[in-house]
Amino acid sequence: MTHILQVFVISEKVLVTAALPYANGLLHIAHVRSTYLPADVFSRFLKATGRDAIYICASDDHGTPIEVNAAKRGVSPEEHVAFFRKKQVRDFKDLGIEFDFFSRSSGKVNREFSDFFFNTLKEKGFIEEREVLHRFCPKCKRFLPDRFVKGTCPFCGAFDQYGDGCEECGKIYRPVDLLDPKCAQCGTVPVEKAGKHFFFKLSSFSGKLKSWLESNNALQSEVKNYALKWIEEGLEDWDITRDAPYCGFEIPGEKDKYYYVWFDAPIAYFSSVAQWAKEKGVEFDGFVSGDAKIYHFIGKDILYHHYLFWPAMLLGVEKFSLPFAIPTRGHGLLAGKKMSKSRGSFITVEDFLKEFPADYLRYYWSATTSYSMQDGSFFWGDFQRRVNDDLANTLGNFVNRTLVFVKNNFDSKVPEILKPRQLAGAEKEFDAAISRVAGDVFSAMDSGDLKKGLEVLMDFVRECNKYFNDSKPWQLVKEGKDSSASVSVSLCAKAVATVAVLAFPFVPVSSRDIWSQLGFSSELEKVKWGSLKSLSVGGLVIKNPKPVFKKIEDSVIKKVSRDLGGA
RNA sequence: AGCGGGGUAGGGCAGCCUGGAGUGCCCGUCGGGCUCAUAACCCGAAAGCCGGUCGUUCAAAUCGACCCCCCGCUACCA
Repeated sequence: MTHILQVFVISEKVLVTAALPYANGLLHIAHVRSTYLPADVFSRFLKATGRDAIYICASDDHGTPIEVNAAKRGVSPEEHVAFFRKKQVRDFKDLGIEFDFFSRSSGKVNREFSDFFFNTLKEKGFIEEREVLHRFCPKCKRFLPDRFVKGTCPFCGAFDQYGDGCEECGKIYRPVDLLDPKCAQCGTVPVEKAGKHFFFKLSSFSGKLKSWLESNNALQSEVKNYALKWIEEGLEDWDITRDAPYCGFEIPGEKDKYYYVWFDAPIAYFSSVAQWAKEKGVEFDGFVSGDAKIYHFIGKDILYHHYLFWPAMLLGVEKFSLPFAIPTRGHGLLAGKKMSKSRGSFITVEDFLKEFPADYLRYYWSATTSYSMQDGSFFWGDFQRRVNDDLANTLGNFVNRTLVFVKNNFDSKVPEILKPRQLAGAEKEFDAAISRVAGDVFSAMDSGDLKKGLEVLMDFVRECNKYFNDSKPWQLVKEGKDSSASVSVSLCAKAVATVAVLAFPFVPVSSRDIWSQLGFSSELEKVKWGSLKSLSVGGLVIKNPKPVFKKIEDSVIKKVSRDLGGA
């Protein structure tokens, strides 16, 4: 059976989301690797294969760090969020990350959705009030969550540890357990103060979560095991309340009580869809309930929220579909080390794109990021190698040698292509390979293995180069066998068109370049993979061919790795 | 400490679930071919005790046990 046939009959609605970027800093290239790029590649793939897919995201505007950092900068949380959100939106655009809608978690619609979730869960008895003891700084007039209190580790006695865990012995504890506590901001000794908090009864969903995880085969098994382990150890109910001052939505009917940021953040996936649907004038329900296929792309750091908390909320509300898959990828490292500001190993998207085209980064991460929780490094040398060898020498050169050949020997006009039954030998084989490749790439990518899909595509391009070499059209032309040469060249041109279409999800800008150099005036993104078989290249007029990918010089790598880090 | 992931030619990886000659990919090295093309492309060769030990099996990179090393995670830090 050929998968490509299925492409015609797939008409399902698919919602693709990417983890909400926290509006508290600049995007760096590791963020791109685990979440935004794979989700973008996948949604482009879905659209190109006939699915009714949308790619939705939003800025995450809430939480303590935003409130605190805004105060540090002397601006309001709203201004702080707007500042970073704007930069992130620009970075996404420059990277070719094309959301159908990019909302904000602090928006009006998300507030309505959050209240709906809260009220529904409360009515159903899944949210209850409890008195809890927290440390309160009388000078700052605020409750001190985890990182806001410092003191001595109750286990090993290490000094100057944060409230959430000890960096010396690795033990985890609550802020109230910390000995000799002090406010991390002002050094004042905090007092213990009781307050009313709302708890989401996560523990009561253990059974349902377990069976959902176990029965859902689209979830990665490695991540599933991870989540199941947590259930086995016993889920704790989840404190979804934060006290003022807090940057978030105030809980209805309460004073100075806010939803914890992780309560309203995932809800923004759906509220954003609602906004998109309203703007487009289409139905909202189809993408979030019933048979909708929902994919949440995330980095491994937030898998608890997406494999446990969020599904439990959905199970409680009983209105929406549970995620179909939650593609979870590992983190991007810089030459084996965590990207972190303090260590100076932190490459922002902005800085990166000043030096290189977005497609270079898109290709590099796509080619090196497996569908797993495995971390992966960015190496400058490897990056250069991938760009120069894979993109320029293998892909770019195949395109270029084909187009230049048409220009020089066929008056820039692609010869008419023969029907498969008119072909024989190597030509017939190559034609079959061209017909086969879309299905092969499709199979890999449809299962979520984007890296494999790209590998299959690159293998095909190598096969193209081999065919070009073996069929020696330049020799045929010299011998006056123009018609034989035209058969080879027309097949290569068809291969180029096929590659442009299949590479589009990965390197959209470059693919468009190839497409237009080939002489197409149509829009590449409208071409469905299922229609590749009937794609006609004969008669196309080649525009002035020029290399699609420029190679990166050693000196540039040297300079950039020194300036941006990771040398 | 527990849990998760990893340890496969000089480097980077796939293969492992569903055992079948180390099967394979990219780069590097060495040799050859080609000259259409971005000094690109193609072919060939050298190079691995598949982290270690023990087991199961006719057969183990693949399954099981134990051990060693690396990385990560451990809920109110997105």
